[in-house]
Amino acid sequence: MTVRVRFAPSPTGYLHIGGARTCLYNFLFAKSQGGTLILRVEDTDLDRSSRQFEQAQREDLAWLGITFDEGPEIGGHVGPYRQSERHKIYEEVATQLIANGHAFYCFCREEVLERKKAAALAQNLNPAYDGTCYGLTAEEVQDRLAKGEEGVVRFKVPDKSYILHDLVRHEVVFPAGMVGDFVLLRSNKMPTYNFCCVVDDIKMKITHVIRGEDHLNNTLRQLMIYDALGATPPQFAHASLLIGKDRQKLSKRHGATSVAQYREDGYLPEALLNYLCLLGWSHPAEKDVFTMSEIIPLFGIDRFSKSSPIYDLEKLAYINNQHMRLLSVEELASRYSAFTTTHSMFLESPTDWKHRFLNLFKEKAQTLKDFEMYGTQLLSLELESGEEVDQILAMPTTKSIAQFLVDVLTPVVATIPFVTEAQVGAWMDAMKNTLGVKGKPLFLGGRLALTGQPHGPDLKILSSLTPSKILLERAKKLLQKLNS
RNA sequence: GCUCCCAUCGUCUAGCCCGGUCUAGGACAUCGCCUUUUCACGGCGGUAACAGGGUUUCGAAUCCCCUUGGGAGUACCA
Repeated sequence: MTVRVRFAPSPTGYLHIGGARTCLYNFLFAKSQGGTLILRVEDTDLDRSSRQFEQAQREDLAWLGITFDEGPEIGGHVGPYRQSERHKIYEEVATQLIANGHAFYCFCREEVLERKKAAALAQNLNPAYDGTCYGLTAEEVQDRLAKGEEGVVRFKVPDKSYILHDLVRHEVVFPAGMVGDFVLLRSNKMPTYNFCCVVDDIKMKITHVIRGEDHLNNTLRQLMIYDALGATPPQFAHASLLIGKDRQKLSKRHGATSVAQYREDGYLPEALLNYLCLLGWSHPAEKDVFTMSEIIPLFGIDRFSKSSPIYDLEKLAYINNQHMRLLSVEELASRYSAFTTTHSMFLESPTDWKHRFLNLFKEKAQTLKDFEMYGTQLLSLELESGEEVDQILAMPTTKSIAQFLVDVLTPVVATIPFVTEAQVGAWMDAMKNTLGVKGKPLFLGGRLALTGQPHGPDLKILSSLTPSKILLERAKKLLQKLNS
């Protein structure tokens, strides 16, 4: 039997980091088994769902590099893949369930139900539907419906216990009496989650359901429906849930939770995937930087962890940096070009400059956005302040270094937009010889004069990437400061 | 309240199923040293955990029970 799994998001918001992780696990499982991955849009909540969100989520998924074999816009032989377009199917199944006594029409008013529930809770009893509408005949139902009365279809919960054989949790026993008769079809004829989920998983021939632990309890209801329908349930795997630093459900309070935000912040999709994958699954060789294609043959549900990881992205920056280094400089240049809109110097520079710039900073940059910061620094005329700068300022040789650099740069800026590494090297040598400066005072003074900063990457390369005009300005500025 | 799930360094985790090889391993973060005429990268090293109690056993991080703590569900949301 070929594996068929699905990712079933609700288009009620942007793609959430938790959803992306669930989707990734389904993707990896499908790929590792040579199976099929289906995208199913769960848009039965008409008020909260929108096509805009559906579209946005699909774009985020595409950015991540997760591809589907079947879905809306892709097609497939068990469609349609939007639940709102499948309501006929659900109605048919509901009718069938009513016919064989597994479901019934209910006309109880919401406020009456609320009151009964509150009363049960007050007595520490489990609130369950009390069976008021059990006795309604088919004629009575037709009659009330014809008169325009609003009714729902409820599932008649059997009084027995169920056992779930979960791939992650192993044997989970749900005792009888855990839930009351729940709604299958709302008064607007739209199905509820547990109902359409089961119907679709059967009709779409899903073999494995990999989802968050928040659905563990729902599985009981779903098991009951499979039972009533005489269908064999798929294999279930309930992965741990991502939680925030305060151990609460992940929300906006914990920082960026949408995939789109990470894209904007300059994270690489492969790094995000890598990090997300590690939150709840472990590499058999304990490797922690890897690509998805590399782990597909190793992926398995048996390495899922049961406990909920705290989503705290300490490690994401590290992984992102590692993935940026893994990229060829050509590839990095193309990614960064697509990313930045503000770093015009980069976009307008020749390829050679781009590559040298990226190579110089990629060891340190944690996100693509960091390159923008380095780009800004490259053109900054500001002289940094601080203790270390003061120390360099206090060196008696710094002034002559600044003077030397001003003298040597002034005649060339008009004709040479960028100096070479060799030129900078030659000037340093010249200063050593003519000024008699050497060692730390020379290098520190030179760095401050040329970059305005006490620290930074290789001075010669850095200088060769900086417009010579800027270099001169900085040297002049330092000289002025020392003269005043 | 009731039901279900979970519990190893600050964080992600390995080990747990098939008790001894665990004075509990790795990674991130952190600290120190080396390297680098700066910073970073890199290398080396350090600090740091089996929630508590009890059972079984010659022996428990590993099996069982209880307690505690956390999470989820208890909707005409998904």
